[in-house]
Amino acid sequence: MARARLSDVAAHAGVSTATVSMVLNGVNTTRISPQTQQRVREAAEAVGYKPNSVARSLRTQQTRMVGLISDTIASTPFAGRMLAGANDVAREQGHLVILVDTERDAGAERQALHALSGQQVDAMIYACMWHRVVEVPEGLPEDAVLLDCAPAAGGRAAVVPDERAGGMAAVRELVAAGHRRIAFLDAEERFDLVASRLRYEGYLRILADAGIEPDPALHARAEPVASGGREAARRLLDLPSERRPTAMFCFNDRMAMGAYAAAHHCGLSIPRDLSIVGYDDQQLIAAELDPPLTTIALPHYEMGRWAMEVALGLRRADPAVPHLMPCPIIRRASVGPPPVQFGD
Amino acid sequence: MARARLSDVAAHAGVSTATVSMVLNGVNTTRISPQTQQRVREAAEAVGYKPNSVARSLRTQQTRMVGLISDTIASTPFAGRMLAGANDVAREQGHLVILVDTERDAGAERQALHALSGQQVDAMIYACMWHRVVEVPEGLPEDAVLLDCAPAAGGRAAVVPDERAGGMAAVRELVAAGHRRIAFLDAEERFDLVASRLRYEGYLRILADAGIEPDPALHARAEPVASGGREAARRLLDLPSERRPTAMFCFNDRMAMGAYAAAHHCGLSIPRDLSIVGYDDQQLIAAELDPPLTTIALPHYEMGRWAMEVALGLRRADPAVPHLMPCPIIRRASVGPPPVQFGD
DNA sequence: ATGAAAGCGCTAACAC
DNA sequence: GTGTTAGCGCTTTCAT
Repeated sequence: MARARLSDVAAHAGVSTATVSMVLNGVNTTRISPQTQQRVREAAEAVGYKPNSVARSLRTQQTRMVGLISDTIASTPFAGRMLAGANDVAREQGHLVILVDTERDAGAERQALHALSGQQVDAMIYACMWHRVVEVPEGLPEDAVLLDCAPAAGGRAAVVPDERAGGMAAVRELVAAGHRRIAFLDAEERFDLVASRLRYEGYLRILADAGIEPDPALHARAEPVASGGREAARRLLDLPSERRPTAMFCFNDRMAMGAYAAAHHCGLSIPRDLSIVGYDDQQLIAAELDPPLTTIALPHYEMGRWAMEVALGLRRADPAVPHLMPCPIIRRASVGPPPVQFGD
Repeated sequence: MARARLSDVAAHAGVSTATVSMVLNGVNTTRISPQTQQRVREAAEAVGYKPNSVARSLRTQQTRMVGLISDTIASTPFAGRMLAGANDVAREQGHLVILVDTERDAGAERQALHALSGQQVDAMIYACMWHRVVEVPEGLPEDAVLLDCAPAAGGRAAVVPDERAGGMAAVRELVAAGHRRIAFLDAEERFDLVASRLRYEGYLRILADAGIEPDPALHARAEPVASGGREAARRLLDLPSERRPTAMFCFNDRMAMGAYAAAHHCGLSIPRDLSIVGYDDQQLIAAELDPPLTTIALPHYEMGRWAMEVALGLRRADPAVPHLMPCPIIRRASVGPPPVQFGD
């Protein structure tokens, strides 16, 4: 049996399609008699009417769909939270999201833009799976919003994590616990991570506020993975005891995981002998380390929501400067006071 | 300036819309003179014509969109790989995917189904974020395909990981290395995981094949997280040496991570003193443990592809029984021969 | 080899 | 209060 159309409902109720359309959409509803409305509703129910959004979209020129172009859904476990945030507000607003993954390929990007604009999406979001500065693809609509990336040229609504404040929060936590020799296990420069620069700024800023002279030896760089963290931490732990850090702020949770390993290797206990703060609040990891890791959360869900809210016009954004989303500290059990030492 | 329509191209080229439609779609192209075709193409280019898929969909009754309903995108880092697989084949076929996240809520599920069917999607996929047996939501089209879940009532195209074979591969690896006392660090029964039952079957099967009598004491259960793995492993390692396992197959990589911790705690080195195999090949983790973890990969990407392929009719599926996707073993460095002991 | 015209299913301006 | 009607932009049959 073919799907029931508006005209079928109209026939069944003995009214015109216009009337049916109005009552079913609750439009101009005051001017239609209650009996008729009732009859229409019953008829719709009876024939099992479901509106055809394609036809409606063609007529109204709006599809209630938003396109979400992302560079790579697959490569990071964080992606999901961003999608979830975006999806939730879309649903709250009765919108659907079309997801396109371009895998960072310019051709695919062009094609995606084409497909989405052909699909007449009402709004568009361009998302990166980690904080980047991007050359906005040609053809991206003026009012598209950037998610987890900032436009190289500026002039676009965008949201990124407030990495600097996150770095500050991490180091502030350590300073508050009484630490003075605080290392930063950073990503190597060749990775060219904007997060790295910003978190480092936050680190320096809090040291300065606390009147602590930064020790260049405590700014260790490595590949931002567990093994890198392990090696960097090992080097730091090999320092003569008066220069050895009592706390480490790690660029990410994976490096922190490596730092845990190095500490254990040296027979150090966390947080008794060494305090550690990570970054990312990586799912299924940070909370499961032993002891559970104190870390700074990346606000992926919130950024996803924010982007969708401005995309749908629920919120205004200043296109001059990316919106900075706070990165909350997640306190667990890897921070304690520094160990008591001679000379303290 | 308003978007150019087909009629604009027609006017510009001095032909009818029918002609334009045909040449632009490459249909009946033999019956149109090359000059006209050329003229049409130039006109389209000149006015910047882009087809309106909504209008086309209304006319052709197919949208080239497929709906993907999932229970929760956010809660697992594995989701992305499934989406990526599905997305890739969709794109190869010129389709777009509409993503709806229902968060396991029946109301949201109904609403999603409604929205997608209203949107006239050409196909539908119902995905779970971990292997489950599900009650298929009412109203899910007959030809929807299930991804990472099996229908309680059967009779639907579905794809799930071949957990049993995965368990077999894991244990076979250990047996091949010479182990005889192989523990299984399993999830507790209260979690009611189908993967747990199946992997255990695989474990028993290989033990039997190898003529090893299963020792019930070596089937340890705990919460399937790092701390659970740590405790279970600790218990096992406390066994008298002649009953203590020389190898552990862990329900997942998180438990394996806990087992690593327990081993280190006992001064055991992996794989010299203890071999470990995990499950999941969890991104950003399995490869970063020290030593890198040998594990069984969950074929999320491949399942995503498979589901989309049958959804789009590129492949036939037997609705009588879920398709079992192989879980390949990923060999890294956590398996070695058992330690030499007196009596061996 | 090309054009005219009829819809796809819906909404909304206007008429009565 | 309710109906008529003209499209939204496209594809496709049927004429010519």
